[in-house]
Amino acid sequence: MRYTKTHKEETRAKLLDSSSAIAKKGGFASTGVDALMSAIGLTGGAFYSHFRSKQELFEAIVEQEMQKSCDMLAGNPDSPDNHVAKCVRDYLSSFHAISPEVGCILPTLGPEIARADPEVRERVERGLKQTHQSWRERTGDADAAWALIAQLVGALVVARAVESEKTRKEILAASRRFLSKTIPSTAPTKA
Amino acid sequence: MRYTKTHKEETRAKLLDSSSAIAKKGGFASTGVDALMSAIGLTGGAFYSHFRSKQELFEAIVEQEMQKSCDMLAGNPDSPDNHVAKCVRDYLSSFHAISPEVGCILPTLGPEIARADPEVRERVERGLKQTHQSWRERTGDADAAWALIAQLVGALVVARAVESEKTRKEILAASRRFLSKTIPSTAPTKA
DNA sequence: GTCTATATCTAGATAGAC
DNA sequence: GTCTATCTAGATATAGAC
Repeated sequence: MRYTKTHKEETRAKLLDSSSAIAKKGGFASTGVDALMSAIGLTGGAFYSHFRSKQELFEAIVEQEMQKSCDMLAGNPDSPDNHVAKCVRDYLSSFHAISPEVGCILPTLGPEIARADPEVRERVERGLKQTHQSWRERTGDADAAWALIAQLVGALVVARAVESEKTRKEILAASRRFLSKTIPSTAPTKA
Repeated sequence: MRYTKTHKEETRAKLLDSSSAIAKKGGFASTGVDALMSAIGLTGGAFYSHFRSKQELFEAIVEQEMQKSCDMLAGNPDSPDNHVAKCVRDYLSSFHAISPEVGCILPTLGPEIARADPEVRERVERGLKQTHQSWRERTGDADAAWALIAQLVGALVVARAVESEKTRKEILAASRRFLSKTIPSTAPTKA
């Protein structure tokens, strides 16, 4: 064979990672297949050896991103007590705000997900429920757990929609302080 | 003249309103000029008698939407004490969640605004600061005012990204209860 | 599996008739 | 101001050579 056994899955993985980043930065609908492929050094025609359509790639991106983000946010039973606080600090950081390509999928592709097929939204719902369940236990408050998720996503959407760095930082900082005050388990610790 | 004096501005206003709704529902980049024009009974070519480019229409949409939403949310000195509470109730309603075409621009076009020109984001920043200033005075807490804005936008983005109506309502209700508890001036009143 | 070439369609924008 | 026709560019997707 002209290609090794693992070549296809390696290429697919590279395409998935690269496309996720590009879509989170510039939007999914507004980026063409040619651009996604040339980003990994291939031409447009080869795309269809990996995905039957661009839509199928979108589903794969959402699947992978939700998997990654929600596993990270939900943590596991061994995660320390300040797990939620660390998530909040990282999520509401200036770095996250100016680096959509390596960040959470919801603040950048949320609206495109809202317009997507039910299966896509079901995958998102599952991931959100996983995170909610974990944070509900860690914060001891089911309402606060949902509000915390909304706060993180909303603060990022708003922070990215303003022009000045000053205002952006102000929004993120205000959001962090508000959460520290209202949901004790989100407050920074020394560790 | 073949057209009345006010014809042009009436057409422009109709185009702006119609396009706002279509863009908030289906995204701006993913909707063509022809579709926007045929929605008001005209053909694509006539578009350029009103805007020099599609980009210019986007700027006009953001301008109009921020004007409208922020005036409504900020209120005025005559607005009642429960003004913020009413805003929260309406914003976090199921109706708003399932009706993006008549709702706030930020949860649906926020990411497209984040990728737009600085002038667009400056307009958004001005509107957000207007609302923040008003809510800062009404809630008595500058951090809470920013967090409230983020909470509203985020709850809508998240609620729209899930598939089941049950989860959507749960997210909105949790957000409302959390705000009532943590920012007293957002709590429902009898009036 | 990837390439080039191509088919088909739609996009944003312009030109000229009415 | 609006229409039809058209230009140019880009999109998704397919076909066949290597």
